[in-house]
Amino acid sequence: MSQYEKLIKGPADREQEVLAFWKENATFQKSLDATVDGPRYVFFEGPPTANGKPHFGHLMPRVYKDLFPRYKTMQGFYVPRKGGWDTHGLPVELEVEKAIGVNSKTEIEAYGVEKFVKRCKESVWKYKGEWERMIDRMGFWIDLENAYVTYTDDYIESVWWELSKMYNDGRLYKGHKILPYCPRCGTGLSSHEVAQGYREVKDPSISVRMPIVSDSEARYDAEFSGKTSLLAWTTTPWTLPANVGLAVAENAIYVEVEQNGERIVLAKELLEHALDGDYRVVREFPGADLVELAYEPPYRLIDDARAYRVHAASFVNMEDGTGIVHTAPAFGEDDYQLGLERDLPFFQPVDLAGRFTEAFPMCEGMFVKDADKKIVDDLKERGVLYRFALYKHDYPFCWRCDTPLLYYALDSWFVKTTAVKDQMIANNASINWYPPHVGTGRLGDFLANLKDWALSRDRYWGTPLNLWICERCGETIAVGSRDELMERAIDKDLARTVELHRPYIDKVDLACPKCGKVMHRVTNVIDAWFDSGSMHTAQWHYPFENKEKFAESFPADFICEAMDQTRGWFYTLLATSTIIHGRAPYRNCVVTGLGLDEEGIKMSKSKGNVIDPWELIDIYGADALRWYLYSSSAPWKSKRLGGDVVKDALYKFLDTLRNTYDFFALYASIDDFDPQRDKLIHDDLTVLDRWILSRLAAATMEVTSGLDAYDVVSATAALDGFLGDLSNWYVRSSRRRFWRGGMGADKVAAYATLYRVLMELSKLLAPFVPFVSEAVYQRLRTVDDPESVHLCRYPAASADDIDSDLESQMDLARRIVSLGHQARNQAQVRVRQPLSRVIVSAGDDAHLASEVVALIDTELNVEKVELVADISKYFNEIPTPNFRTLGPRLGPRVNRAAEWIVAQSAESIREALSTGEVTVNIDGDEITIVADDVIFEAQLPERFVLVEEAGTRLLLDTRIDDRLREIGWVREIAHRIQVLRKDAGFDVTDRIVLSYEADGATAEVLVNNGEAIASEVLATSIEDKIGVEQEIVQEFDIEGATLKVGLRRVDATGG
RNA sequence: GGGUCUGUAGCUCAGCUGGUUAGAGCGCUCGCCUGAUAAGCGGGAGGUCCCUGGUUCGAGUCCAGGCAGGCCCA
Repeated sequence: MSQYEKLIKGPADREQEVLAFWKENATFQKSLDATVDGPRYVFFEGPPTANGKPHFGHLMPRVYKDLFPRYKTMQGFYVPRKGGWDTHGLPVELEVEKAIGVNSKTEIEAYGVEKFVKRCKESVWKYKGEWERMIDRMGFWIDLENAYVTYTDDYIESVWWELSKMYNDGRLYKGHKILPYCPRCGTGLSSHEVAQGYREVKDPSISVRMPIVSDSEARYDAEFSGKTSLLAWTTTPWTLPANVGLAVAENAIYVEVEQNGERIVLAKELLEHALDGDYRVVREFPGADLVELAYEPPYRLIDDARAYRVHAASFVNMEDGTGIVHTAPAFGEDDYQLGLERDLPFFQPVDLAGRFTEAFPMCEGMFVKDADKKIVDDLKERGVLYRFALYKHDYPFCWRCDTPLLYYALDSWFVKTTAVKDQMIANNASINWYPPHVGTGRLGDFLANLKDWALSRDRYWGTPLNLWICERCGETIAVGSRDELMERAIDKDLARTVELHRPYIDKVDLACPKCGKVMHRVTNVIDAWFDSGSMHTAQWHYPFENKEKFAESFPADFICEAMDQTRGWFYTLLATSTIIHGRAPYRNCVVTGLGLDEEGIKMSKSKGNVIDPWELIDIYGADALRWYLYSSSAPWKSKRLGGDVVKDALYKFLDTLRNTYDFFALYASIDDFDPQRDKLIHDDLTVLDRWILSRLAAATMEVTSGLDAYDVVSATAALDGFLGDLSNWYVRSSRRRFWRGGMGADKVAAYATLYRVLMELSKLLAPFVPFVSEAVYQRLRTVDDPESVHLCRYPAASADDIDSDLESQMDLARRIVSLGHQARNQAQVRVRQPLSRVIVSAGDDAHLASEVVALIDTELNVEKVELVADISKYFNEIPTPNFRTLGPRLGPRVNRAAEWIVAQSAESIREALSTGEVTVNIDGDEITIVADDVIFEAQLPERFVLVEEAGTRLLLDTRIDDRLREIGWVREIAHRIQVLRKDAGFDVTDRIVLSYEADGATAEVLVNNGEAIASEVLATSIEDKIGVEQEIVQEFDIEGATLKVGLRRVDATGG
């Protein structure tokens, strides 16, 4: 009786059982072993950092990272999934700084770099256990035992190989640029790092008077009768002490205005924008006239003839400010360039920690951003400040420590990505992006405006930059392997064993091949993005090992990460691969969107609305969470996360699956169905069987074509629709077949069909919801089937397996049933009451096989379904004017039009309107009538109901004669007895003795239909008297007649 | 300011190359069924398809310009 075990209702418990099964049977490994000779499908793992807990942001790409490899594996592809861990970089150092309570590089040095680096190495595994637990529980299959780790010497060696290749090709160079710089971390950031940290802030926007002190050399001769000032503008007051010049647009018109007794010079275009209150324009002149004019800066901190003069510059725009731009070459790319061009003094009053030096005594030791207020107050006090405002703009902050970045002139090593710009653009075009606009838009724009990659970092925990420079002759060597290191090192033993990290590697000196002197390594480490961006090569320790593995595994067929990786991993992979291998490192890239909370607000730590994934997994299960993410919308759309949406996925989809399976399990166990004996025989199949098998084939095609196009939503929609058809129509309409006694051919056909459908469905679902599909499969499979659903071949189907004529017949049948129910509702005739006939018209091509008609009969409980070409002959239609449309258009003439309409026959007016409209001449008046102006009122015969939908019209005859009434009563009585059986707690298979006492009409029905009722309620005999030995007795009122019924079970042993 | 995506029912979303009366699920509501029962089914209400123009016989769909929101970037 319990051959087919029902599914465990709690999803969490059910999934634990499956996890244990996978573990015990090493199912993941078997899935790899089984496909090892198959074609490759290459997946690259974007490595997470385990020094933070896994959260929803990590889950969203990971569900797709699991889906496609599972799918491809089931299609026979070999899909090894090498895990990876990103381990270097600033975030790690910051964690350690926090842990040991230090806050600057000096403090780290004091603490000891070696100790510090050791702590970093430990720290990167802090949440490894959490990650593994999450990955395991979600059913993500990935090989973490052989994961690549970016800090290992092997990994570093591969990265060195790449870097030395770049250096030797002239693609690694030392530059001096203004870089976004984090004063707290003490290192410059590259553009994709800066991209991580933009935030909207309010900063001061000030304009400042810079009085003209002399007109020497400039064409402009200021009148010194009053005070005349240049009005300069800046949004960074703290850079004012470093001011060494002003910039104007040569060709723009500037004006001198008088206001409140003072004279102010600024761009004409910006007058209204920049000045408060009334003013009078004194004169106009071109910007060129101002060039070389000397002025008094807010802080005269240096003594240099080149300082404090006006210059022409192309970057001055007229969109904001005053047209006179404050220039400080130490802070800002434009300023720096102008400084170079005009030989301006380079004045840097700020140290590397972002604090003012003694060069600006007023704020010495103060962090520059904090000094803004003090400087503004000072300017105000001295009357230098013209206007102060706060304005909102996006400003970059350090992506990890959240310190505002400063633009700062720094030395740095760069990767010359601009040299391969065109190639990168071409390689990018070879990638299929999902969605496409990430490739063409977001990444495409970035590539179009490509800057060289600022690679070096003045930090400790990272891949050391493998450049050694001779202390005497400046010869530079990029060491490309440990062998080369040993060969060139002065201390070869040290070079053989040294860990390739700071501070150890810093002790390795080389002998200069040119002059024989000592070469020291530069002190930098590299941007950790270069590490993860090199995984295509370094994960294999290529080219030192695994040459075949690399060849087989490059490029990737598929990668998937969140949108924020566009200028992160997606870019760095592309950049390194283009330079090293000349081609794109991945073919298909699925991009996922943001995780929002239940209110649709972006999840972030600072807002405190981060949802703990475990809360949802523990309650609803991994399948529900996965299904929600797959089915709710395209991967790249942001997703609201919370209990309700996941619960929906569970109830809507997974519970339907469970119920459908449990239905099968209930009856298959009763009948001892054996799939190996009770095979599917095509000739025995009913129309329903053939229909659901056709639907299965169609769904299979939709799912595979969806997944092949990386269109997950279409695939889930197809599965959802199919499961609905299975449960709501196939199972429901087939129930009677399962209730019959014995195991006739039809019953076997029903079991065999449902069995096959459930088996195939479990396979179709396996990549999406691996747990429940495994649970269903395990309960269904025979000893001859693979031991796990994940070791099965993914179903395939072709158009030949689809019977589209049958499917459209069934569509029509379901529409008729739906309309029939609607008609019954209107007429208030319940389904248990049989009706004589229903008449349907549904277009010229509509046809229904008799078997399909029989389904409608049963479902609608009507005796005859008539499909007719023209339904209107069953009733009269009367054309009626639609005053709502006619009235406003015709006004008083409406009545004449109405008279005309009413006078027409339905046929003639239909005919006249068939072309769209008709113009009629009524008493000399031309009136146009359109279809909307006429409503056809059906004149239905008594007790007929007409309903229609989408071209299908249905007429239900609700007349009930004595014969129909009697059949209705039989069903009613049988129904009451069934309920009674249930109330009495009888088992569905129990046989009973039925006793009754009735009068009048009910008695007659029982006498005439005793056998029919008996067989329906499993009664072996009927007694027209209720004895004492009843297990349950009840009296009913059926349409005014009384019926008393008693039931008792036939003793199972006694027969 | 630039790029990009989104805007369709109370909510979450479908609507393919423009084509009858704009759909689904959930929710709401009314009802059915009672041998899937801590299940199943149906009916109904609910929409200026963000706005304004344009192209077209016909626009949710195409074009232009706005508006609002998200993300990315300056």
